Amino acid sequence: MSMGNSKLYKGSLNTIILKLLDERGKMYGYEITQKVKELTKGELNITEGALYPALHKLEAEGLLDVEIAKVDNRLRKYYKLTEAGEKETVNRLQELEEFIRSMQNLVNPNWSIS
Amino acid sequence: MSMGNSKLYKGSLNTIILKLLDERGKMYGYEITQKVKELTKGELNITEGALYPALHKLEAEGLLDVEIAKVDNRLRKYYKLTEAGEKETVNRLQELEEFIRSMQNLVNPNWSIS
DNA sequence: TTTTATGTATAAGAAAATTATGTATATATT
DNA sequence: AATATATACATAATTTTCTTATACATAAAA
Repeated sequence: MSMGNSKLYKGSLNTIILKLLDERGKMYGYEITQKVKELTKGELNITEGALYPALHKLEAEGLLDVEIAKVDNRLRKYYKLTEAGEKETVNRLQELEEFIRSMQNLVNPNWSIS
Repeated sequence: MSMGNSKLYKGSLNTIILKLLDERGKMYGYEITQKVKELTKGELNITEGALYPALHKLEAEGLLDVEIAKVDNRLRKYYKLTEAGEKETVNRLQELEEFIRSMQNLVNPNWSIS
């Protein structure tokens, strides 16, 4: 299965991360897992084994910047979008939205989006 | 990343196949690829390398039955849902719909579904 | 005092796709 | 007539992305 140019339906985690960072400025890993759980009412649980490698990869690709902080003696790594990251977020979000619409059309053509 | 009980967002191909067969009674592999392409306006292209193994697996799981036909001297394998397949389709579709709603909430909370 | 929550990280394995082939016939194009 | 494209199925090799398990460490709650 493929979507236009991308392995999107698989890599939606990356897009979710980018979208949240775009919305909220900066977040740390654990915060992202909790926010996603909250926004999806527990439906979607990001595992650490998926999250941290994804963050590291996005950073290596130059889409994220890191900033280390110490809060209550515990380590936090705040991530935020770079300029390249902001541009890429627009593209990936668009692709993800198209994917979602396609899935809707397949699964339930009666749904309408407004 | 996980969704409730399932590896769904990954396995959406299986659900798409089940849904189409549920709707249309019986279909053969190539027909499925073309139908999905049509329904998604070219957005979603199922590759043979993904499709045929998926069909074989669904058959092995007892969710599909096969019927071989020869049309214009060319082979066709028509697949249709078994009884177990029909039951399973209901569950998987429900899970996929929930997944789509969650993704919508994440990506675009302003969308409403009716 | 032990469990739960917070916080990051990585290695091993599984799942599901892509890409690249292979076989074969029918139809359309040059 | 020759070649390319569409139809039709299939599988092996590889890649991507996830889950599961483990590891370390501090704070708060039971």
